[in-house]
Amino acid sequence: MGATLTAGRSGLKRGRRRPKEAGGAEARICDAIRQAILERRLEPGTKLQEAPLGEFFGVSRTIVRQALRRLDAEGVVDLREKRVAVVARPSAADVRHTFAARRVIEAGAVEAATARAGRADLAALRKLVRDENAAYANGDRTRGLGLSLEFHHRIGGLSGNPVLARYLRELTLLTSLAIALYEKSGVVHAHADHDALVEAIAARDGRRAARLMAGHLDELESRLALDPRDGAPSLAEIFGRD
Amino acid sequence: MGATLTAGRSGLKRGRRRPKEAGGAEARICDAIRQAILERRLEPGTKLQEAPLGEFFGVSRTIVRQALRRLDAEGVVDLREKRVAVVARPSAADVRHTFAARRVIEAGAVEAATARAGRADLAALRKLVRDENAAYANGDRTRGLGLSLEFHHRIGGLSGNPVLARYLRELTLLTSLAIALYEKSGVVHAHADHDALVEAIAARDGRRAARLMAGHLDELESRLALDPRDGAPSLAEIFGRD
DNA sequence: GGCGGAAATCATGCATACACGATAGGGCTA
DNA sequence: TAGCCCTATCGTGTATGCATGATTTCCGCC
Repeated sequence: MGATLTAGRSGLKRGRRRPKEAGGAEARICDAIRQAILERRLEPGTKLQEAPLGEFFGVSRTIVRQALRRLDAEGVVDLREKRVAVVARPSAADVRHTFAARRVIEAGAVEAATARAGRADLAALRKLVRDENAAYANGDRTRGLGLSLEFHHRIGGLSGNPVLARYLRELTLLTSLAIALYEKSGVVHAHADHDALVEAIAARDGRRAARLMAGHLDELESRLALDPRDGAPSLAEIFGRD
Repeated sequence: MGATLTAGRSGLKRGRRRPKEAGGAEARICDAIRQAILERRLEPGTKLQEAPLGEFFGVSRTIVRQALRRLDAEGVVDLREKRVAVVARPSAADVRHTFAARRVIEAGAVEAATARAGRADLAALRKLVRDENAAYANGDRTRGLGLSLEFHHRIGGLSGNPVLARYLRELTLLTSLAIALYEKSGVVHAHADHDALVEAIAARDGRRAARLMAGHLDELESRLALDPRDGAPSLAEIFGRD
């Protein structure tokens, strides 16, 4: 906790800094940080200092600051007055709210997606799930998580609603932080659920797909140690007699 | 269209600029602009220049720029490279997506709210709806819209989920822009629906509340001229012989 | 008289400078 | 030697300056 980014162990993919490419610099930094969080290279609590980031990406603090502010608005960065920015450490309550919101939004998204998905979309979805299962079977957890993520994002895209898709992206990112913080056992993802989900979509059963999605997210949430008794023991538990 | 803000007809509430109050300056500007949009004092397309805004609020362009960027991220301001920022003018498709997202999110929110609302909450909700109806009966449309808005925000708050509440705020703001742009007849709000909604909540019937909310939003959307044929006639319609 | 183009003006994009507050390290004291 | 305070350093908050590109205006031309 409290690690600072350095040139060597920064956790950020070298952002081939082209000194001339202007405009999208902020987006580049945001994406790099988001990606690093998704891939668990950036842990919650990691300090994100403006100057080092700026030097790393070849821009001034101004741009870095804009990027950090944006990420703060998304809830993935904690930006407190006069204090160094850190990767957010959502509380257990935050995480529960994130999951509750995901259940609402993603159930709606998958219902819309069910109505809109075409033959090709279904095939792509099926392939995605197959690859995901294969990755887990091979023990390639990182790849599995990445594909699982893509599956959820794909649902957002298929919903045809950019607003829902955007919210979904935000929430999956926050979920990644939640997993990093509260993961209980080793394998956290109930990837088997995806199969059933795709079949419900293929069967054009939006209701069932929505229900399955909600259940899937419940399952995911239940694999996190959000309960106080799951986390660090309280003082009462430590010192309480009996 | 294309009006520029001036000291006189700015549409912004005089932001009693205390030169010393630092930190929350950006939030103050954001709130002022949001409020002005909600109250229809700022129309879509209005130019928002950094320097005049900065002078008005007593801060430098830096702060104004931060505020505009945040509002851009929320979709209420259109911020294009090297161009003056303008209040967003969502397309008909954007509006449809906004409403679709609202149906999903607000149905979920009201369902949660139904489970959580206490006696006092219900009383407050009832009073709100009563005041709203009274305002409309008195022909005070502005007040009616304000109370209606507060009703929806209250639902978000009662959901107990800050994430959903935040999304809801964003979407109601966008809805305000949508109404300003696409309003068909004079009275756009189906305020009668709120009564039924409150009763469903009071009856602890979350399903029905969610259904009513979705219907309410459908009704609202249907009162907008989102259909191409409702909007500006095409050249073919104007000049086409027939 | 209307249209087109060029220059001046204006507004934004970005970097930097300066000031304030936080943080950490060292020295002092008990 | 351990704990605490004071100071030096560091990092962020805001304003401003300069460069680039958009916009408008004015003049010449047809």
